[in-house]
Amino acid sequence: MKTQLKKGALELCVLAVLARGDSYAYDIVNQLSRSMAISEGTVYPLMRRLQDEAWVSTYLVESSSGPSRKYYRLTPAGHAALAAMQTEWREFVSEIDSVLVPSSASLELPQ
Amino acid sequence: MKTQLKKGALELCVLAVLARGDSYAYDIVNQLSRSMAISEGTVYPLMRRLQDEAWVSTYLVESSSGPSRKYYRLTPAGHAALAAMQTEWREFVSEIDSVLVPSSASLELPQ
DNA sequence: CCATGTACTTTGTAATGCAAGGTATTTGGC
DNA sequence: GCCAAATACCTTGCATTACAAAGTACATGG
Repeated sequence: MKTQLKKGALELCVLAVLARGDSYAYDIVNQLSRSMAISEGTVYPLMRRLQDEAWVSTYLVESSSGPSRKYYRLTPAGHAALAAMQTEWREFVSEIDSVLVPSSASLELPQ
Repeated sequence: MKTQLKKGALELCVLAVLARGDSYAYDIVNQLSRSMAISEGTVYPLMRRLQDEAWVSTYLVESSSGPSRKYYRLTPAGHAALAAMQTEWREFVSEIDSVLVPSSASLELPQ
C-alpha cells in the first residue's frame, strides 16, 4: 500500500543521496533505510536504470571488508535530472495537497 | 515519468473528493482534472477497487443529459481509510523531504 | 571450516496509471 | 429523420516499478 506511493520517488531519493557524494548501492540502501523502508531488490535495478539514462557513471573500488564496491557518480545530466525531479516533486505534492485541502494552499505542520 | 509518482496517491485523491460529497466517476475525473492530469482509464478501475474494499457504496441516479450516473458514497470504512491515508501521505512526504533536505526538517515555501 | 557480514545481481509477482477502444443515452443542427 | 457531439459507462493490454526471494562471491573470526 505504502509501496505504491514510493513509485517514482525513490529514483529522486537515490539521486539526492548521490548529490551529497559518490556512493555504492549497498551503502545507498543503508542511508535511505534511516528515513524509509527500502529493499535491495528495489535499488539494484534502479541503479541500472540510472546508468541506462546516463545519469550516473560508475567505477570500482576494492574493499577490505568484502567484495569490490561499485561506486556511482552523478553525471551533469544526472544533476539536471535531479533538479528537474525536485521541481516535479514539489509540484506533485502541491497538486495532491490542493485536492486534500481545496480551500487553502498552506498546511499546518503538527510536529 | 510523472505517472509513477501518482501511484497510490490517486486513491487518496478520489477518497478526498468523495469526502466533500457523493459523486460519479465521470465527474470525479473532471474535478481532479482541475488540479492534475488524470484519465478515465485510471479512475474506473480505481472505483471498482474502492467498492471491493467496501470503502464506497453506490446508487444510480438518472440524468437528463445522458446515461444514468453511478454515484459513489464514502462508507464509514471509507472515511477511516481516508484518514489513515492522509496520515500516511504526510508521513511519506516528510520521509522524502528528509532525504532531499537531510539537515533540516522544515522547508521554505517559495509561494 | 563454517557462520556472519559485506556486496552484487537476477527472477518472478503484484500493483496501478494510461492509451485506446468500445457501448449507450441525450441533445441539437441540418 | 439523421448524424455529430457531449455525457457517461466500461474493458483490454501495455509499461513501469517496488519487493521478496534466491543466488553468487569475498573477507573475517571463532
